[in-house]
Amino acid sequence: MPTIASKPSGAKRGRPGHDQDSVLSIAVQVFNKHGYDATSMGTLADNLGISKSAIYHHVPSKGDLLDKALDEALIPLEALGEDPRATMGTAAERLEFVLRSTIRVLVERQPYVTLLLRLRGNTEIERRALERRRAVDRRLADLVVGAQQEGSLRADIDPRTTTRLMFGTINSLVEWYRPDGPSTPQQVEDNAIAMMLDGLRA
Amino acid sequence: MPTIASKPSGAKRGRPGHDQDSVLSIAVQVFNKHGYDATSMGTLADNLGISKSAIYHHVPSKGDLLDKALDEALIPLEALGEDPRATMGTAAERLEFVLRSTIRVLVERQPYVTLLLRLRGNTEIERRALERRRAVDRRLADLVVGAQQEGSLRADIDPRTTTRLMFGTINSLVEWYRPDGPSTPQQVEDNAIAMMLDGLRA
DNA sequence: GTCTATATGTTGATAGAC
DNA sequence: GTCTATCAACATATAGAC
Repeated sequence: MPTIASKPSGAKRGRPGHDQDSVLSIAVQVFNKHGYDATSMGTLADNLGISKSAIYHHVPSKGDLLDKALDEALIPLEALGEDPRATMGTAAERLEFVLRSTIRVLVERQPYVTLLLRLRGNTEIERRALERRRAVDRRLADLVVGAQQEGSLRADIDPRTTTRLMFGTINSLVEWYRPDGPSTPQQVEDNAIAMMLDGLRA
Repeated sequence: MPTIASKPSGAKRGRPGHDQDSVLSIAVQVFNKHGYDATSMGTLADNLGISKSAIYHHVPSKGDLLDKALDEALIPLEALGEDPRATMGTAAERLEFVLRSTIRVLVERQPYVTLLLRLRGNTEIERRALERRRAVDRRLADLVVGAQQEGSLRADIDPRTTTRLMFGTINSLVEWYRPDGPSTPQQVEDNAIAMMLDGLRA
């Protein structure tokens, strides 16, 4: 099995020479490749190029690694609610702003958000993260309802379904968007918004 | 932890009295709740109301259980390609037919398709299933390209992105649609198609 | 069709040397 | 910052009785 090659950010001399950030960033890649539960500290060690026990010099536990990774996704998502543009103007304007900035966070922090979106809530750490995610989701759901009541969004689809469809479309970005692919983040953002609001029909 | 209560289809007398189908159907629910890798034969046994070893009376291995479950999703998906309506008429007509019938399969066989869509390709069984899934996906991707060349779909979004956005929207249904919820399958199908083709804007 | 007991490997994590 | 050696817990799966 090929491992994830990547020089640690602060590489010095000897061999790997990892620090906490390089461990975290590689760990998240490996978690996403095989799934968090299917990734053992052994395979993670192989991908880091160090031994299992050396990981514990940088991080106290596998769960803590997950916890730190999820923060990398949740903190920027939670910050979107603080932006004044999310609370001013018509519901339609606020909604489009939040949709676009959510997409931008998903794309910029893709590996971390991927991990978040695949959680099943098996441990206390996962359940805490899922609760924070639900809080973020609720804000967006309220904006959709607002835009629909305001008359900016079609009313022949019920608000819950509208919200779910938008979430589904946006969240699926993490499953296929690659920063090194042919599309720029701006193009993906525009294309997703274009389909959701105006449709694909010519 | 609450277990998944469900009487086996052919319940007779004593206690559980499972057959292969009831084991499979409950197993898939548990797999989806905790993730396949995170589900041990022990937790599965608890949910079935029998002991670990009793499972092996019905099924030769955990991997075989997964294999049978994935067939339940893949066979109907593969069958869509055989339908004459998928190969006749304009590309736009064929595309809408395949989109709608794909949605219907996702909704009807939701637990099995959910399992399929979450695979990471960790074992040979998973990789074989993913290859079959990719073959199904390629057919739909070709239809999108056809419809775009034909002029039925807008040309300002590149075909790969168009395809991905549609897959993302459709596939996300398994994450939130519940047959016992407020929406009928027909409504979900119509709403998803409405957003993708005509957009949510009023 | 189910059970108890058990074989055999893998897991996350620790101890202590270099 | 890394290693080897080790551990208890838990994994999948089997043997054989009822």
